[in-house]
Amino acid sequence: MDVVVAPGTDHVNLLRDDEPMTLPTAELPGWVADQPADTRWVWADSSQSYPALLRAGVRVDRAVDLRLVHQILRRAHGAAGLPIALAESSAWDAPAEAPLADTGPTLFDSAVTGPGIAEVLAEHRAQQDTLAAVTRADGGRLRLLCHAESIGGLIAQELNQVGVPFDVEHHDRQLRTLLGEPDPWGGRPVLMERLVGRIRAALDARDLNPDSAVELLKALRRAGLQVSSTRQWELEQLDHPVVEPLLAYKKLARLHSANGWAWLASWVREGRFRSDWVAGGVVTGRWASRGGGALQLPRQIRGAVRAEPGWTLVVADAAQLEPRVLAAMAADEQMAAACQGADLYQGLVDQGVIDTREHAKIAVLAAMYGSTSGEAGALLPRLARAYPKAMGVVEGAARAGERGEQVTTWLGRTSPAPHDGWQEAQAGAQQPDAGVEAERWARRASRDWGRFTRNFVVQGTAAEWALCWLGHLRRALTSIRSADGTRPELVYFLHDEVMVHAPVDCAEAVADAVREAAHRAGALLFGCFGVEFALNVAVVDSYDQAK
DNA sequence: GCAGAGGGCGCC
DNA sequence: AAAAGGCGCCCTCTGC
Repeated sequence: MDVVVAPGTDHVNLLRDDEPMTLPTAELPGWVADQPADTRWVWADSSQSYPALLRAGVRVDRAVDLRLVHQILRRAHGAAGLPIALAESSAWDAPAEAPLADTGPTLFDSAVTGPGIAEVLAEHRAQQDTLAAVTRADGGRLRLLCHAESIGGLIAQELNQVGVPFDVEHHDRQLRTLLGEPDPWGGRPVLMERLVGRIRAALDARDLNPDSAVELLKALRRAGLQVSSTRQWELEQLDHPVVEPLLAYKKLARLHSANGWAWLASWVREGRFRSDWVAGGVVTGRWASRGGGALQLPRQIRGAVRAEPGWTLVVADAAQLEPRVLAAMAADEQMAAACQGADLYQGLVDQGVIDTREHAKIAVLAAMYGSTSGEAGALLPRLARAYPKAMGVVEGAARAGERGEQVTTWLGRTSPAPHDGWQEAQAGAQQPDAGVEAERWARRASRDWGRFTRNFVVQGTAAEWALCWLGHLRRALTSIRSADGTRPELVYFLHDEVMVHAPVDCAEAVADAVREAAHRAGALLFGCFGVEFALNVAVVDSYDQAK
């Protein structure tokens, strides 16, 4: 049964069985907990309404996140002409806001002025009508996408609440070892400062600030080095005494600014690293994160992500997810055969398509990203010959993008249209009086957009697979329980990777659930067309031990 | 003093 | 301009 929820200032408006109800805000969690487990909650935005329930210890199985679904349907409508238009209300088009601060006993911040109950209901009905109509044409793919997206919206909030187990002492020791003791007056840590001294000496530049790309570039040139930037790859080419300390400094400076003591103080509390996950935050459907850099957790610091005593981490990633997804969506039997093993790239070698694993990797990435030059370009014809269907899918998406058309993922997420300036550039280049420069610029923009749409269909469909994987796993975890009654908790999600913090005696059950969920995700999306979605599953004490 | 762009680099 | 898709974050620099 649907229950529609619209938070007000100090109360919550509800519709159950079309019957209106009002509850004081503080009573909502208890009331929600009393409803049947199969209730489908309908609200504007899980990132606004769900955190307070979670703080009160209440989880829900299902909830429609109208804002997330609206974004999908609106774009699909614009591109393909969905049979029923949705309201053009700005309330549903606004990007997801930062979650509300916990203001204590009150459930919703008093400043909330979200859509009212009538507006929420109207939007929900419009979406349901739209999906009902679309389902007759697409067999339910878009409906599945919207459902998965909504579940993702719940999971994002659950991850926000739980956090990643993080060993602060371990991280602090690591920082002191690598960076040196921190400077009490806010200067550079000891070992970093020492490297700065060596850099200055090597370049004979007394006051050089190596954090300034401008200053550094000048100093390098003054020392007679032919460089156009201060990037790592370019510095590596040089033969000069400054290179070693400079590269070492850059490495440490990155660690210090991105994941140093300031980061620790801001993002790690009570032994948990908490970010703000944004489901559907990326055009392709991938998630984003806000604050703390949750999606860029460097390998260097993963040793501090550590299971608590009596617990363990089950870390799983889908091996070469995107090319496998491509094989499945293209129904390319030959490529699917290469997916049989745990290593797709080796599969290409074994089929005699490409000579080495390294070349196979370059070629496959080139096919999905659209690179054409150098080694990659030379290898592509071999792929095209071996896997014409798969290459047809990405090439088709690229050509469509070059023409300015929108493309869609397997489940129907639509790519954005190119900007007005893009269209104008293309039109301008068609004019008889168009200059060579204008033509060149337009051609370049066209190819750039083609690379985007090429990757969109693969990256976006991979995100759909991952979302289904995550949803199945979430469900499976609810029925796993330790002998002492504790439950495994999903703590991390990274595009094609998940981490579950589990009581030690549940580890095997969790690992099985992760594999089963992957299998079901593949079947849900691609039916009986068999592509193996191989997983690497590791049961470890700390994240750095995985892979 | 602040916002935005750009350099640079981390992740997939 | 590292030739290749998607991001976020920190730092510096610039312009208002």
